[in-house]
Amino acid sequence: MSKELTSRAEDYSKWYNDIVVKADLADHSAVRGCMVIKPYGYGIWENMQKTLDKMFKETGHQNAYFPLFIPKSLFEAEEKNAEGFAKECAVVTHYRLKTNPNDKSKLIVDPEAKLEEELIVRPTSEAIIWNTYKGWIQSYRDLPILVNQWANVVRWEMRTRLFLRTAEFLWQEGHTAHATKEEAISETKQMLEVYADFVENWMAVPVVKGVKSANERFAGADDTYCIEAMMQDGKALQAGTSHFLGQNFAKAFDVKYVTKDNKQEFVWATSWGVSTRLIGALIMSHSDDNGLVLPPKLAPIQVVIVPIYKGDDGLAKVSETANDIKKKLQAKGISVKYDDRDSQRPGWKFAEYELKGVPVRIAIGERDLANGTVEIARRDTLTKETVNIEGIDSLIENLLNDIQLNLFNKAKARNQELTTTVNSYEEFKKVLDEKTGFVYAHWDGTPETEEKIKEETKATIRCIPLNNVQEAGVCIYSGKPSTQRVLFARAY
RNA sequence: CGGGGUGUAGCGUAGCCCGGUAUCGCGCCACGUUUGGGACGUGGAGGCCGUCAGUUCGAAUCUGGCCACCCCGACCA
Repeated sequence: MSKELTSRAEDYSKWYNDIVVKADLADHSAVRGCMVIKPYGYGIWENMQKTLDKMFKETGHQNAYFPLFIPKSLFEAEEKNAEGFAKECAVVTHYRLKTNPNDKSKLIVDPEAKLEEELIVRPTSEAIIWNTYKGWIQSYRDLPILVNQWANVVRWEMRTRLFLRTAEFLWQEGHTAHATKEEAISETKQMLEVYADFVENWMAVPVVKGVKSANERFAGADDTYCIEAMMQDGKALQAGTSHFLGQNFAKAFDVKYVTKDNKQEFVWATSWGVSTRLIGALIMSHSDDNGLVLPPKLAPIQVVIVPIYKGDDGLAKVSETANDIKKKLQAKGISVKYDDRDSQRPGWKFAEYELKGVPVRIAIGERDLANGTVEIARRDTLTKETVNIEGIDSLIENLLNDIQLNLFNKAKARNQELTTTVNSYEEFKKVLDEKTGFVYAHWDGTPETEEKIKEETKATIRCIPLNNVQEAGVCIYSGKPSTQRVLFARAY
């Protein structure tokens, strides 16, 4: 069969790639490093967007849209931010093509059409947004500004992987402006909680919430909060970040407001984002050697109904019951597909929807019609049972909740299994090589030590967990005193 | 960008060493029989062999450049 997947044991990376392509989520495009997100994959993204957008609005945010292009002079205003992103920027230098005089069938860049100032294709939008905010903010009465945008950004990555790292990706970026430091920090933390809530309760992926070390901090931020997820192979994946930007952008773009007692103050900022990378996290958290496994809350199709019949009359009879069940489920807000195509046989459909990760499959045959039953199969456990049609809507509703919970619990158990506390550098290296996963270890807090450990082991500090236990210890690398353990892992 | 690998029909491949216009399976189209875990039969369509150049009477095959993808590094959400 051409649709057979590479197994995880055989080649984990290939398995991941196979799933993306064979489950019809996305494909490589004609453009280096850029992917085509296909309808089924985009359906997952739409569900993510819908949920996150609602959460953002419930926490007081509004959507807006800013330009794709950022004039170079604006881009370079915040020095650290500019420096951090400079080496992966796409740059627009001309605004016109013309026919090649030597070959009429070809176009060349018109040298006459050089831009006065280069335009940077946004790798992130702080610069253009803070330049805009300058005009929006005069008084404390204009604050806070709580804005989000859904957009695409471009980061010219050396090496790309479908969903996990593409040169162009879709994301949302929230950019807020506040009168006080406390309020901005509280916003930063609030959005981290929103992300954690979404990733754990919708994606069914457990996360560790924490703060990045200085080395791993967003360019231009005073603090970067993050959620770190663990993939099946024990590697970490940064699933979302929320930055406290201090007054860095306000100072770079001269954004001040007048306080109640008529003083000029710089504005405090945050930014936060998650991207289509989350789809990669979803795949690598739950899927198996049979294909994708989707959490019911984000599955484009939650239930598929497959008819089993002989002849047109048989199909008509089965369809009546199938459509009836479909209506009942839809009334409960469940998304249902009734696949009555005659061009594929039932066995083919079973395999296909398994590969695509549809959480629940209902099979109805003429045998069932006689008994008043259907066969229900769940994707997460690959188990089947025959149940009465009576009350099927509630049963499926509960089953979807069960699957959602089961996926989370399985991932949670794996996380715990693959989380180790170590006390020596030897042990640290051994765990990383032999067991993989998250490793908690004492660290002296210096960037130098972090850098050395990274060089020698490829493991980075994923975060300093929030509400971390404070305990005296010694750094596994330098032997210097340490007050807490931090989370290390090899990461995507 | 450095190291390694791969590129032949929609997909997976044989052929390449030893140059003579491409093999097989799946998929696709038509018709018929089928339909409770990826059906079967018969007939059919589809490939300037990644791309550009060179060697040659002749290149999938030999030589070189380029491009894309995969793996390992550096970078990163």
